[in-house]
Amino acid sequence: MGIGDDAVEIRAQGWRTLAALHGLIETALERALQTEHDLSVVEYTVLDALSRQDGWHMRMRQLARAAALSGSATTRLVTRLEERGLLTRILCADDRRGIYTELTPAGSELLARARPTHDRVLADALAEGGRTPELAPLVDALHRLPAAH
Amino acid sequence: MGIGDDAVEIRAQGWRTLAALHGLIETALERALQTEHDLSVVEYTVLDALSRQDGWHMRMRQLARAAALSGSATTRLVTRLEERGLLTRILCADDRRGIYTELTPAGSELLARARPTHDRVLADALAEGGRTPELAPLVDALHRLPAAH
DNA sequence: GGAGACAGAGTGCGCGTGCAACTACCAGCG
DNA sequence: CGCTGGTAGTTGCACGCGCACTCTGTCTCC
Repeated sequence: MGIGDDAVEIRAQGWRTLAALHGLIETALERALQTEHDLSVVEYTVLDALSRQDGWHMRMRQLARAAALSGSATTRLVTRLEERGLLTRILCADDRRGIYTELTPAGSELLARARPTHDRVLADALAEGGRTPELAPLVDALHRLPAAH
Repeated sequence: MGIGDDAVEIRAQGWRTLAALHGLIETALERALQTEHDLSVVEYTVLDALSRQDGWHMRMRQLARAAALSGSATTRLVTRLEERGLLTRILCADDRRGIYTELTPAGSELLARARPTHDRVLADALAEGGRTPELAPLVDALHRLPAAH
């Protein structure tokens, strides 16, 4: 085995670790958010992304990338949330192809209620990951990540 | 904002980064494996996990955890792969509830053909992640992960 | 100013997934 | 022995997703 093969194996191992930790966290969040606030993880992610824009709008396309979703999925996701009164579509005046989305007060409120659940479950899931030998190094690295303000 | 709130925000940020990188890699792998070998990422993961057992069997339950899948999804995934002749179900003698799965020669062969694609695309996706400012630190950390042999 | 290329958003469709309910099976205990 | 609690795997069902396609609107170039 040459040095190149080692690099390949390290990448594969890293990817498996990443996927495992991702699955662990996502499953935990999914269950908690679903039962306590009737929200899926992507739905929470979208609401959170919108709130992070702080009063500003977001186009569908940006939302799609923020949630790692396809265009079609984003359309339907926004439709669902709109029907629940959590956000509104706003037609863009200068580019009439574009559609902005904005959080409604009800949306902000639900997000505020869900955030503690999200943060608590995330902390728990990371702690559990930290207790799993093959996941612990990655969890550690995650905590040391430079916080981009 | 206290120090506790900072920790919460760092965790949330880390999770978003993790999810973003995961999505980037998974999408790239999905497309490449699908078009070149008619395999989904989970299917590849299962074949890879089985090959990694090197001649030994794996129970459905273990497979489910290895692929971060539910029990029902694992059943159907194994069924699909079995119908394609890539693996076989083996009834367990000592515990008649259990079912072992094993790679067929055709399965090993397909895996061997798909592995170069997988490794190449993974390397590319990581490289692209490394070029994205908010993802770069995590990609870096991934490379420095202790290789558990 | 009209034609073509392109981007943003929506729709039809097939498919894989999780949850809940179910069956088959093992282990312990009265 | 039968009974109970718990585990392994399978099936019915509803739902969200990606892909391919369409539609509308914008930009560019001649």
